[in-house]
Amino acid sequence: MTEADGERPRRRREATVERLLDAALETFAEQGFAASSVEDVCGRGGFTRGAFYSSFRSKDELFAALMHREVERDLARAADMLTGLVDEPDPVTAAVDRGLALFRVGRVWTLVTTEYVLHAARHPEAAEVLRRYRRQMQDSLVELITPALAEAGLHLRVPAAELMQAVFALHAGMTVLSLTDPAEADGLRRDALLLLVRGAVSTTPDHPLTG
Amino acid sequence: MTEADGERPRRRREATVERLLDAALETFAEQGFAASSVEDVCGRGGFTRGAFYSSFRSKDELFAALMHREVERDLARAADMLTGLVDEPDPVTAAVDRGLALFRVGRVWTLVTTEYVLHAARHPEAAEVLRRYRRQMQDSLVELITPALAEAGLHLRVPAAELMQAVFALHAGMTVLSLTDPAEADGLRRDALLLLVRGAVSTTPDHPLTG
DNA sequence: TGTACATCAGTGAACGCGCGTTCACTGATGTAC
DNA sequence: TGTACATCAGTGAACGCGCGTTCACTGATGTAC
Repeated sequence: MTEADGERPRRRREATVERLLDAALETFAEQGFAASSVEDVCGRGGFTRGAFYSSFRSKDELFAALMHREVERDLARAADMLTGLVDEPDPVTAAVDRGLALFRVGRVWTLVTTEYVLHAARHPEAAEVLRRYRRQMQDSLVELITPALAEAGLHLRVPAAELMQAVFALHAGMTVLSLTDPAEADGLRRDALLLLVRGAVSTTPDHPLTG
Repeated sequence: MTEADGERPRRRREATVERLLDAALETFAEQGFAASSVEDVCGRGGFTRGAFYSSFRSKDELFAALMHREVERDLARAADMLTGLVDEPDPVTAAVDRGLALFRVGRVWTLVTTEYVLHAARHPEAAEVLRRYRRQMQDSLVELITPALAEAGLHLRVPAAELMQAVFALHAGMTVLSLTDPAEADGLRRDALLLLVRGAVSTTPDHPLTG
């Protein structure tokens, strides 16, 4: 046992995996998971199929690895967003806007997650990744809005966790909507979330929550 | 030109098409569109592949025909639901409950529509079916809630159409959620919709809207 | 009612293609002395 | 610094399979007289 203790330098491996995951993300978004061949992904990444099978056991495993990476990134972003809620004239609206910024709304990500939801509906082990993602995002949202409400002297008619489940669901619905009707989804996003939050606070303050 | 004017009796054709569509619905739900072979669908319906190709030009056309049939059925149900809103002690809650009953929440339908959304995201001509469905369902919801609000002496902060877009999106989100976390989705469905509607009405009446 | 013919729904074998996966290999990178 | 060897990342040909689609056909149903 020398210094690195069995951990021989993996050199390019990690970079290759990253490039393959990047390529998979774009390819799956463009063509869908089932319609994307392993060769499509490898070609986009600049590899042959052999390279792929020396890093992944199967196409399914690639999808799992991709989602794992993206979900971790998103959760890290969510954790960052919680720091330092400055005093705002309207802390609730400010919290909602920060919550909005938390959600990824790009078409690529929307397509790939939606596909993964369908995949997870048929592969129970995959569903766990999504449940973890949701739970943690919802927790972040709770931590975002709770102090904002306190500061504004408001309280909720329902547990904050339940409201944030609803917020998450509403956002998910608008995301799916955006795939076939982006104009309607864009016009709705902020106002709909504000309506929902407003419906949950027990005293309506005087400042307008909607534009 | 005899009496039927070129319209020779189509006899079993229609019945065959119906059976193939029934089989497609179940097969697509179980395995997904891409993973369902034409033979899987035909086998379930009790036909060979040749029968399929004498009624449909391609697998894509089958999907389109299936969605067309299902959407028409759903819209007809929605139209039926509008008749006779009896006087209720709480007309708003009653309207929300009728709206809830309007939505199909079964797993089979959820899987197939979600798949079709992804399909439509990549095949623009397919997206039109979904937009029409949404528009008409939303219109039905507007017609459902507008008299209920009037009767209760309430009015909305936002156009009813916008609120119903949000209701539809929220429902869609909970539907997608139900694929990987049915328990959470079931617990949320009614309460979340009521929160959203409550957030949109400008005067909060005395009777409780949530259980 | 009976016969001859036309139409139609559905059969099932065949085609060609592209896919996921495997594997024997090569050239580059790192290690030992 | 130089040589001999080991390890590793990535190559690319090959395999076998299942798919979507086509097509020549058959048997059942309907029509004409």
